[in-house]
Amino acid sequence: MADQEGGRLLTHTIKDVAKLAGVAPSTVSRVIADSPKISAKTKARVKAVMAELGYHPNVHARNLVNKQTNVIGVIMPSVSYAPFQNPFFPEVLRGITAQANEDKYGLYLSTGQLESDIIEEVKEMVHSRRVDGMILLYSTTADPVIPFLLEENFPFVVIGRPPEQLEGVVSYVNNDNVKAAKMLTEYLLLLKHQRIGFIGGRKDAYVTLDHREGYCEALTSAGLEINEGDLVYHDEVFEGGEQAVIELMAQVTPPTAIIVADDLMALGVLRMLSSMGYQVPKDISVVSFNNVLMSELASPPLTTMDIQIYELGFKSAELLRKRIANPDLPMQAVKVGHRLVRRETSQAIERQ
Amino acid sequence: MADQEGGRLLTHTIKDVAKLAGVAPSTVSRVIADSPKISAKTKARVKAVMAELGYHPNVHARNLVNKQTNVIGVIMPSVSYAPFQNPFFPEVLRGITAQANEDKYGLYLSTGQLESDIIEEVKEMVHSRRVDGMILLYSTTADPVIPFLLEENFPFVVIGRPPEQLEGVVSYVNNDNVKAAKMLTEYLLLLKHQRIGFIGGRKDAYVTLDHREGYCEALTSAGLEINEGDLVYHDEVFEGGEQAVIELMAQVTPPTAIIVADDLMALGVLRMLSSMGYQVPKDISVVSFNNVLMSELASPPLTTMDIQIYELGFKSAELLRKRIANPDLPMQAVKVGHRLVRRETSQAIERQ
DNA sequence: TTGTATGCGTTATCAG
DNA sequence: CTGATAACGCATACAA
Repeated sequence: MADQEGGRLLTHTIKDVAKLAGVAPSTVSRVIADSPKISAKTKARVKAVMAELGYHPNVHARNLVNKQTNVIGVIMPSVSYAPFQNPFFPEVLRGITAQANEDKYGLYLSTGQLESDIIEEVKEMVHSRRVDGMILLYSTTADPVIPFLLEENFPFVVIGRPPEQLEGVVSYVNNDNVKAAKMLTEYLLLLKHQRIGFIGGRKDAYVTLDHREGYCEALTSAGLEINEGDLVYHDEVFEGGEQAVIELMAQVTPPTAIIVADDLMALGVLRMLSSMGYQVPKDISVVSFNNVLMSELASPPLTTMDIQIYELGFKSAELLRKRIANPDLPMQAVKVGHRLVRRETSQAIERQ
Repeated sequence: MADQEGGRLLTHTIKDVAKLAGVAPSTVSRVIADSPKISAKTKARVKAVMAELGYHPNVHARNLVNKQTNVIGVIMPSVSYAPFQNPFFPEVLRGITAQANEDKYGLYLSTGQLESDIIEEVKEMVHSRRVDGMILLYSTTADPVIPFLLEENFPFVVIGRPPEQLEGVVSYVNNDNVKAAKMLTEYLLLLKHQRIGFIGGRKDAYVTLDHREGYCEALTSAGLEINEGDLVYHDEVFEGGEQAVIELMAQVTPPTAIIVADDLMALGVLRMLSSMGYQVPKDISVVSFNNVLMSELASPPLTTMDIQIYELGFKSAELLRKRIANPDLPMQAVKVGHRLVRRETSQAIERQ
């Protein structure tokens, strides 16, 4: 009955409890599962012993026989996305955490630094049955993860959207990024801006493609033509914004407004513009996406498109839970709304 | 040999591999462990079969017999700390992730929202042997988690510092927050500031207590007396900064400089000051701690104390790994350096 | 160098 | 209502 060895506490097993309570191990197991076929009396006795021993079931033994873990995997994008610099990720994690906690689900975080690490990690998670399902925190065009998970018929949800050819097969939670970008563009158009710059993120991210599409739609509908020089793309979150400004403003007639993929990037834009002597919003308007806390704290505070990041996380966990419970459920797509948060970086054009 | 059932892929076991390779299961197991007593020939053959089948060992079976998981638990502070709003946490997670990835360790994230949830979650993690060790991302005075882990003799590392009475028993990674705060105060003193406000975070957090101590030390050494009205504390990250300014500046003779617990809070301070018509740094200097990315993007960019958050995370994971490998190791404390990053929110006092 | 047998802590099936 | 007992998938001591 030694329960310490080398100072290391040995956990009790179901057998210890059984012995002490004078019942069979299977009975203890039933008590844990709160089986209705156990008399209240034995239940009470066993529970008392469990408490006395500080007994907790070993998760690995349990997972082994149950073939499920009650853990969901969260796949972060590779570091090249700067996932830990951009407040998007903490916020989406917050939503996932909240829902997971409600469902008594645990969270297993991917640690892969490179793109190549990530697919390997995902494979390991799936094959070794480490998690019951996953949430992908990104969506890009050439990503190998989605096809793999599909082939394995493993429950997963992507935040963002899957490639067109997989539309209707992959469950996801997303904003209508096309519409959001269109709205943002139209807003600037209504402020009489005619030349609008567009700073996108990674070219292989679907958000970027969708933003671009919305931007173009709005311009076309307004009878304006798209000036290729007005569209630039940058990977790096903050520095990218700074670089982009140079490219945009170096044109013979520079834009009077800029749409930026991300709030953080917009801060870079603001800073570079200010260093060039431009005043925002007097000389040039700047609007962006995401509405993270920081956008309110910027100076001037950013006009930005709120995309309900927390909801994105919360709903994805919710959707995943459903799919784990019923893996043969048809694909589902959840839309999360957006809304323009007007602050102080946008204004109507003044000069004629 | 059906490997699909209800559309759900069944993972292969060590036996499948054994059969297909024409060896015993134990041999396969040895190949996985890369045992030296297996001939290169069989090793190759078995490995080929593993690859062909896409075999990965079932982690639960393995954890069950090995009594270890290769997973470390990361305990976030309760939401009242706004862990997901403050860039400190993503950054420390980045460090942990990098080191964990190197060591082939997985990360299990706590999801508890309330303080009371958290201790329960920790107990479950320990008793059910879900993780091999943990990292606590916070340290407060009345926290029940540390005593519990100590009693269980469970490997853990805290980022921050343990209570005094547990000093020498608990391993931790921390900055010298007293010194850092003292240095920051002395810097302002050298800039001829005589009245320095202090905005601390949660009163039960050791960082706050240490900051306060350093602040007082510096003032006392300079022969100045401590004006209780100059010290205020706030929990909420951003709004707290705004509130604090009111309290500080409402004094008959307000301070000419302010030390703020956190960059994010400092943004709130800047904003409130600006709305009151104060110019930073001309009218009042503002300095803070952490040097998160955002502090550079603020306007004006913040003078702040860099505390190497990434290192804090990285080293804690490193230390934990050691302690897991050798649980009887005497307690260790790792210090991480700090350095003042001078930007544009601090300047010498002008008027006499 | 490889195979056989047993146990890790649970759950579930079958008797009783 | 409760008790044996056989899996779950792997690792290891012991044989060969």
